[in-house]
Amino acid sequence: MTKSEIAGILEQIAALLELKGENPFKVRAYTNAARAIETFGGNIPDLQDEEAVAKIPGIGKSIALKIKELAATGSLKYLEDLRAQFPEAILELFSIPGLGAKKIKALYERLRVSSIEQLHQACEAGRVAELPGFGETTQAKICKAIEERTRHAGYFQFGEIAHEAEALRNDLAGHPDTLQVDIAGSYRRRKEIVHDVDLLVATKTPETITKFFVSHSLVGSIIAQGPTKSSVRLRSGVQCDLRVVSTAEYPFALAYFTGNKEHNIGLRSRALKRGWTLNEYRLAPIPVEGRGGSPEPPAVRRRAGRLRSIAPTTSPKPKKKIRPKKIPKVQDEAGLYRAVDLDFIPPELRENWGEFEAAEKHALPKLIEKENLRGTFHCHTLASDGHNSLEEMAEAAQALGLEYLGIADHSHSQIQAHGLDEKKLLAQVAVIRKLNKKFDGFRLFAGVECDILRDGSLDFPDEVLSQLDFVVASVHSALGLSEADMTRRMIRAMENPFVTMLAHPTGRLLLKREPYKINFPKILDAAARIGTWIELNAAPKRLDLDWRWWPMAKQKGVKCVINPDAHRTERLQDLWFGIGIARKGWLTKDDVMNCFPLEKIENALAGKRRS
DNA sequence: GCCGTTTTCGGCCCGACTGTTTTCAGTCG
Repeated sequence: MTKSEIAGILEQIAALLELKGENPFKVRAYTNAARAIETFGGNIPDLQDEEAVAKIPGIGKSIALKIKELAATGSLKYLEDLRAQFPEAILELFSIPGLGAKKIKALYERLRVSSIEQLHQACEAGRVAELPGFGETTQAKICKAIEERTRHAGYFQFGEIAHEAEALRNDLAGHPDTLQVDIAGSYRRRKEIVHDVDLLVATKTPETITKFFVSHSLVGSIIAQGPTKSSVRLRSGVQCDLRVVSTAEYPFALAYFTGNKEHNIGLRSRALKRGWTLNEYRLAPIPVEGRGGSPEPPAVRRRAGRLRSIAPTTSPKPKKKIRPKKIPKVQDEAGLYRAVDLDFIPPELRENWGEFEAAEKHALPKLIEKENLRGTFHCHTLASDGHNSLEEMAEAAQALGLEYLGIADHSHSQIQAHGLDEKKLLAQVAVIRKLNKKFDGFRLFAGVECDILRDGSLDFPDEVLSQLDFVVASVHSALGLSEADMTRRMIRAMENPFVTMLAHPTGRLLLKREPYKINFPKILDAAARIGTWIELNAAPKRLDLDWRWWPMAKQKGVKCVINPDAHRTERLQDLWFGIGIARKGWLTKDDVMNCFPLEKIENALAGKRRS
């Protein structure tokens, strides 16, 4: 059972507990545990070792025992008992915006609604509006949300929405009343999948900016509009939120709307330890309780009352006061991190994935930048399923400032992609050698994207592969092998001395196809032993290898190569997406082979074959 | 259910917006 499967089960438990009306903090504990296990960077060698699992922050003894049961038996009695209390499909109702546990519970208990289909029927019959706490507007919104849901799932590949997001940013930046603007949220963190676009603007005239935003030509409908926050659905289906703040508030808001939830909690708790509270507007001293004779919050009063009734002679133990440190002036995000004694944490790393510990010890890596890339590999041409010629691809690469480009058309098994046979491949090599004589300070490398066959052998014999400058090996067929067979297959391919790099190593297609079943740590061990480079495929539908694996790859000494897998000249620009993911994976320019300048990469390619 | 510079009990991030109700609960991020 994988970490993400376990996380999914913990989330189900949280949702069911919420439906039951359990203690909200217990619900949160399961949600937190799900996040904790999913994002835990380290190896969990044995999920049945409950003591080791309970050491993961956010997972305690009780949940560790449940994980142990899951790992050992594949099922969990606690979950089965919970599930038995509700109909099977009820959890899908959580995917309707505007519906949370309370409303779902009411729908189920009052109307016996337990699926999206039933909910749609109830809305159309007008029964939802009659429930207490619901109304005509809510009913219409639910109905609309269900219809929208069938059009798009609400999640988008980063590359799908980048163009619109940047267009909105640029248009807001061009408004005379805009003082500062950024795209925050998961977009700024360069998550491979985004749910919405979060825009942040600093201005003195919030109303003007909000009006300008909600009436933008890309906007399809307005979801919410208030003085500082508005939400719209773009015509493409993406939800887009705008927050408007003052210049003084901007750095706090930018940090707040960029970090993921756990990162933000981490930042706030660091502020609390210094005697301050942190929100999206400012750092402020923790308010003093009972100031000016004002009463304590009701919850506190109730607890104090109970305590007194048990032990009338003793007053409640006073909280230990933190002497607040002087609050430094914060003018930008770096200033905010400095205030809580951290180095500046780049947006891509704000996932609560070890960045606090590193920033505290001044041990954050200097992340790779777009400008560090000197060339790239794995591009297609008209010879197989690309749309541009060798010359056009070379020209486009030079226009981007690259010093080299590796051509890797498909091998002959890829019939649907017009894979090259031996003769066509060697003819292409000859053309490339000839073209190279014309270039000054630029080189095309002759390669192939060679299919890894079912048994791990390659689609061309060694005598053909040996005539190339590099070989990209990849799996395109027999995707359903068992984990052991797929792992063995890929390692066998990597062991071929002419294979330079392993392309799109998990084969995932974002939002469409899961990764192959594969033991990735074993692949990384093999790559480190053999010296195979692992591709970070920058095509937005892949972004494979996933960023979550790169810290482990790096630790094992595996080298990365960022490739666009471009099938036309424009797609060379996808390298930009690859850089975002590499940064998210904590990689520096020293970890990425195609940051080598031309001469050094020539040596590296030759050296790989000699080894 | 988790956690501990508030340390084995008591707190757990917090503010914006909506809709329904008329002062606030629910949802979201």
